[in-house]
Amino acid sequence: MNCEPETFNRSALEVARELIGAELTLNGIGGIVVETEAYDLEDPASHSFRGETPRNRSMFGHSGHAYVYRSYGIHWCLNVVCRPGSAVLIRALEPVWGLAQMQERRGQVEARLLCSGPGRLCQALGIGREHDGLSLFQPPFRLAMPSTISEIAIGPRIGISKAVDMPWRFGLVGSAHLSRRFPSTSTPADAPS
DNA sequence: TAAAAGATTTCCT
DNA sequence: GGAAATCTTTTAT
Repeated sequence: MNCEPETFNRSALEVARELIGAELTLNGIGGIVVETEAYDLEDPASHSFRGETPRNRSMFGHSGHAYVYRSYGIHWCLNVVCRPGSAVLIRALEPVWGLAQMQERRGQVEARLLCSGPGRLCQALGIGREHDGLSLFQPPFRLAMPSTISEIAIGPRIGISKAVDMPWRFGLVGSAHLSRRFPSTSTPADAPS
């Protein structure tokens, strides 16, 4: 079944939240999306903020397609394109399919560290420049939206230097595969200072 | 043509 | 907790 990619032609904030719990695979290898971040056209932290460039052209392309970029000259990061100039960064997966292949690529066995980070999950799934611009709803990719509602954690995004306070990071509550813990929101009595 | 920044991960102290 | 590794893209001169 194909979820219509038109579903993604909306604000990255909405899509980022709805992607928690979705199934994502590349050549049959992948798992459940447990952590995302939204990047908007009018967002100083977004690659698209200063307009279209050769690198970010995919962010202005078809919704439901991939925007893959090189991070710190070392890693690859995968985004799902929403409406033009906005995208959702996939930050972590719960590994489900192709565990052995992931372990081989990552060179380690701890399941918790296979896909818990944007660079890690791209290495585990074998994502690279050749996947930039491809549809996530057609082979070798597969993306299926969640069938049940999950409890969502919300917090500020990670690793950015602009708009650092915007709560545009979403995660699956209780997941052991998050790249980092979310700040505790409703525990006023635990302030150590 | 040169310089700086960057949506990270890993290893060391 | 802190810093190195590593290189592409973008911006400034």
